[in-house]
Amino acid sequence: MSTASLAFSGAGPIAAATRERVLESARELGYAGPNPLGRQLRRGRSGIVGVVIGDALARAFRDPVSTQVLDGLVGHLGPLDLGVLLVPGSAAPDAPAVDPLLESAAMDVAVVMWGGNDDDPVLSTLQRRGIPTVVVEGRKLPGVCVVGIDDRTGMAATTQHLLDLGHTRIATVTLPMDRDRHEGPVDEARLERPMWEITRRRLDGVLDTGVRPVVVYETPASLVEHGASAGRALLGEPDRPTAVVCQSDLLASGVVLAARELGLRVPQDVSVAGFDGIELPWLAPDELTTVVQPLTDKGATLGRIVEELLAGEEVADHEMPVSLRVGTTTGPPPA
Amino acid sequence: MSTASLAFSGAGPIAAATRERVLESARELGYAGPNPLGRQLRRGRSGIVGVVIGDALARAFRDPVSTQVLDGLVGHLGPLDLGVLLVPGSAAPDAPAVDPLLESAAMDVAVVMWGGNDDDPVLSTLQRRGIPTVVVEGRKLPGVCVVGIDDRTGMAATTQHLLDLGHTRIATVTLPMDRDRHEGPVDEARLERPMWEITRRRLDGVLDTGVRPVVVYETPASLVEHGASAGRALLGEPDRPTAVVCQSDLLASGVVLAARELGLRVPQDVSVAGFDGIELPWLAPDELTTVVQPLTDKGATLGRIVEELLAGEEVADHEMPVSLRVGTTTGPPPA
DNA sequence: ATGAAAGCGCTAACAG
DNA sequence: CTGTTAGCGCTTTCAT
Repeated sequence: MSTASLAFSGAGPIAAATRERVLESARELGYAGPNPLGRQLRRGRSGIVGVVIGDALARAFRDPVSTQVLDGLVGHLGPLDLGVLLVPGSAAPDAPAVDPLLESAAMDVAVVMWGGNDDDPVLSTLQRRGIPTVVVEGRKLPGVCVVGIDDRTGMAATTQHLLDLGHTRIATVTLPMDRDRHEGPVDEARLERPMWEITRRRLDGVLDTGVRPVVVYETPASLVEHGASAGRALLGEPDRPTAVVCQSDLLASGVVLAARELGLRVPQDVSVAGFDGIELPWLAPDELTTVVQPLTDKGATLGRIVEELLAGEEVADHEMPVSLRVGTTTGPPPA
Repeated sequence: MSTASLAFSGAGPIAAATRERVLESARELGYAGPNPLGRQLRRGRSGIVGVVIGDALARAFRDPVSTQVLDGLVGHLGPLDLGVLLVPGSAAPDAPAVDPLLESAAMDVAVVMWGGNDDDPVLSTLQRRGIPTVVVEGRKLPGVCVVGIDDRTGMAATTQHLLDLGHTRIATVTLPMDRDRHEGPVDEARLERPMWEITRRRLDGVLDTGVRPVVVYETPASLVEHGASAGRALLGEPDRPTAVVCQSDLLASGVVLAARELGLRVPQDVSVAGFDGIELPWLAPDELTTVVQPLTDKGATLGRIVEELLAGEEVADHEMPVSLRVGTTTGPPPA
């Protein structure tokens, strides 16, 4: 029995002839190799990394920012023979607090994307189950490792770039602030209340430069069409802003499209900047001014951290660098 | 011991008081509920559905066609407490035949997307392991269930629509034909050789109408930028086609962008049609003429089939209907 | 180099 | 209604 095991795993001392004989009879008996379930129980390891997508899957999948990170992660995990299990995060506001999979599925480590807000039930569930967790782009909480980027500095750099060009009427289009996912201009009171970490940080980046946006426009998701709505709302008025800073590239590209639709030239009539540095082939020949973040690297870094957590090592938080990339969508304000 | 199990599962006869007592002591002992590994071995079920993405994950993720189906599937599987494990399909031409995960990961059922070509090592591996399999958009092979759409009729409908408008110089832009992923015009000889099922069927749909395309242009992947390259190549010449039928919406939207770039009006100077029926906010205000396929439904249907396979039932193949949706990108040829 | 045996944690069957 | 027990399939000692 142990011999058979060795024959398949290849590890351990075994005569080549015996090995061949075992594999031969296995083939005859229609035995397809060791049952992973038995192996997992014995080893106490499932070989599975749960990836909690902190948004409706459909939305997350439509966003290259998520999928590129996921791709980098899967690429790093594959060779380690670790699989990625997709776990939906909290979806609708009235849905049960956490997906049943999160309660019951086998996973050695969890990666929580877009998560880690204050009282996140996802994190408390994982903590209760004793599953080591790494959070992407979330708030720093005790007991979990966080991988993020320097949102705030990046956003400040873009805003400063616009200030340097001479803009004074600057609007900003934000990611969702909480699970209510309101759409439209936001008032002062709302800005004081808690909001999702990533949205807060990128907003703070703008404020850090001293700019007070003429409008802060919240969107329900990082999607082109929501950017387009925001653009129509912001740029349809005669006292429109001369520059729009967006918290994501998808939103920014929507704003550019809305501007074109309204007959405004970018950047002569209005400047638009984004955040993320994804490819936007449909804006061609324009290239969006944006803050580039290392998305695939982020996935690989996550992979490395997962590896360390699995080895039982202590892991450090990571803040990855970003850089301003000036494209063709920003320029001096109209005279 | 069994009592504890019952307390957690909730199934079976147990006094509410006992139950409470068990849960209470569990909390004190820091026991976080049954270990899924033990449960899985005992039940002989992992609760995991392997989804093999028959393309580099990065590419598949950038394609709404894959992600919408995946989303529909995850949505259906979630309530059944089944998780989706991402398994990369064969990636680079020189990579090992199949991903190690496919060999060794626990999964009760496999869903193979874009797979099922003649000698697919993915399918033979699954068959050897005895894992029930459903294939999406692949060739009908013995022992596996296939879910697909009526590509051929759909493509014929689009082509006929162009013929009815009076077009005679029609080009077609195709999906990849094999894993070589060539880019450029294809010669007659190539068309005779075997090619990926989906590409073949959509090509046959065009030919069914009697049209002989002036150019058949192969792309390496269904992405906007490849459509744009194709568009530049096809429309840059003075004897350009008056209509371009594309095998996907992403490709078609690239062609539209290329046309605009070249100063051609769509549809006055050139008509463009796609396939899939995804949202293309960046083409606004244009709406692509396309063949709509029920993507989310396809995911749900897959979910239902997975359920049936799990129950050990015989399952039938499914061919889902498609419908032509005429948008603003097709019109009569220029005089 | 090979074979025997224990036990990972669970649940279903059965005895009390 | 509650407690005991066997065994899912594997791998890893430990003898041989």
